[in-house]
Amino acid sequence: MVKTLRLNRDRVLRAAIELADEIGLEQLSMRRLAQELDVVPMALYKHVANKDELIDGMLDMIVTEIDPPGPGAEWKPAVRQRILSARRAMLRHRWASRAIEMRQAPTPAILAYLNSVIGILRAGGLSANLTHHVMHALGSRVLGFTQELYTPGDAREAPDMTPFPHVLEIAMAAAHENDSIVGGGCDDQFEFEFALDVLLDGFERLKDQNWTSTPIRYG
Amino acid sequence: MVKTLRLNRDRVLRAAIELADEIGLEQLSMRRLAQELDVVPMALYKHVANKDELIDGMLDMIVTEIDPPGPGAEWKPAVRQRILSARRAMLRHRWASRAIEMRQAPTPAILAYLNSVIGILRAGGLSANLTHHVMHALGSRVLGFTQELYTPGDAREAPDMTPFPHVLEIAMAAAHENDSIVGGGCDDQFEFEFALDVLLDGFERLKDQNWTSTPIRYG
DNA sequence: CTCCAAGGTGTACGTCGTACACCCACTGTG
DNA sequence: CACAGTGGGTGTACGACGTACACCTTGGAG
Repeated sequence: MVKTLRLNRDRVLRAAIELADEIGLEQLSMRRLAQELDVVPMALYKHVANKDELIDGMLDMIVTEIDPPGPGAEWKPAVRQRILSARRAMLRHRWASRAIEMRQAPTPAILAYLNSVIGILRAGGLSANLTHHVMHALGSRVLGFTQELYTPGDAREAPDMTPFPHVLEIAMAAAHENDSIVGGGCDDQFEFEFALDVLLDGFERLKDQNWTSTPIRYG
Repeated sequence: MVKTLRLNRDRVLRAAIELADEIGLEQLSMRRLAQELDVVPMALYKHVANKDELIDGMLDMIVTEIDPPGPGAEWKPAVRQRILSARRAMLRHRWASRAIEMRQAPTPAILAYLNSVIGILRAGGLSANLTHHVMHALGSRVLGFTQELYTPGDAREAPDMTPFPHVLEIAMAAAHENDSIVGGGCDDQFEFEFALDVLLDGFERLKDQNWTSTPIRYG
C-alpha cells in the first residue's frame, strides 16, 4: 500500500478543484474532500483556515489559469480575447462562477486580472472615467460568465408554456436557428460573444465621442 | 394572550420575505422562520414542500411586485421602465437576486414577466431572432440586477492596493466623480442605467440594420 | 539521543433540513 | 347528539454539515 504523500495547501486545493469539477460546488464538503484525500476532516484545517478560505484558494488557482494578455493589439480585440480566455477557464470549472458570486471580496488573483483588463482599456485610450463605467457594465462578464435565468436544454418535461406564448416563440426561434444540435438548446458561446460585442461596440462609440459622465467644468 | 391566526401559505411566505429582508437569505432557516411564526419547525411543511419551494414562493411574490407595463410607448423606454421597476423590487429585497441565482428553473411569475418583456420587444418590431439574443444579452439584468465583483463601499481596511495601480486609479476616478457621497462609493443606479442604455442602444442599432444571426436563404 | 513543532486524529457541539408518527380540534353526516 | 375523518400543529429523531479543542505521532535539527 502506497502511503500517499504528506498533505499541503496545494494538494488540498487541487483535490478540492477536481472534486468540485466532479460533484459540483454544493456537494463539496470538508468531510467529502477529506475522504477523497484519505484523511480525517480536521486534517484539512492545518492547511486551510476554513471552508470560505478554501474556496478563495480554489478560485485563485482557477483565475491564474486565464491566459496572460497577448502582445500589443487594439484594445477591443485584446479585451475580447482576455475575456474569452476567462470564459474558457470558467467553462472548465462550471462551479467557479457560482463560487465567485458567493464570495464578497475579490481575491488577489481576481484583482490582478481586473487590474490587467483595466490596463488594456486605459492603454487603448479610454479615460479613467469611462473605463470605470465600462468595468461596471461588464460586471461578471469580464470574468467570462453571466448568470442565465433559464437552465438551457431542459426542454424535456417543460411545464405548460401556453400561458407564455412570447417565451415559446423565442425558444422556437432558437431551436430553428441551430437545428444541428439535436437538443435544440441555445449556442451559449454565440450568446456570450453577441452580448460582449454589443457592449464593446457601445464602449468604442462612447470613446470616439469623448463621452464622460462628469460634466466638463470651464474656467 | 392573542392566539395568532392559523397558518397558511401566504402568511408563511410573507413572514419569510420579511425575515429575509431583516436577517438576509443565508441566515434564513426553517427553524428561525418557524420561531418567528410561534410555531414548531415542522408545521411549515404543511404549507410548503421544502425550503427550495419556500424560496420559489418568496420569489414569485417579489416578482409580482414589479409594475405592470405602462400604456403604449416606444419599445426602448417601455423596456427600460419595466427593467428599472424590476430593479426597484430587487432593491427592496436585497436577497432576491442571490435567491434567483440559486434556483435553476424560472418560477411561473418570472416566466410571466419575461414573457411580457419579450412581448414589448416583439411589438416594437424586433424579430424573434434578434429578441432571442437580446434576452440572453440582458441576462439577469432584465430582472434588475447584476452581480458586482467587488462589494462597494468596503474601502475601509482595504488590502494593499499598490500591486493593482489601475484598479486604484479607477476607484479614485469614481471617488472624485461623486464626492457628494461621503463614503465615495459608486452610484450603483447610474452604473446600472449606463450599462442598460449601452445595451439597449446597441439593440436598436441592430434592429435598424435588420441584423440577424441566421444567414438569409435565397430561393 | 533528545526535543519540538508541524501535522494528522478523535471526540464533541451546535447548526441545518426534514422523515415519520402522533394527536388534537374541527367539520360534515347520520 | 354521536362519530368518523381530515387538515394542521407537535415531538422526536436522523444524518448531514462546519469546526473548536485536546490529543498523539512523527520526522528532522541540535
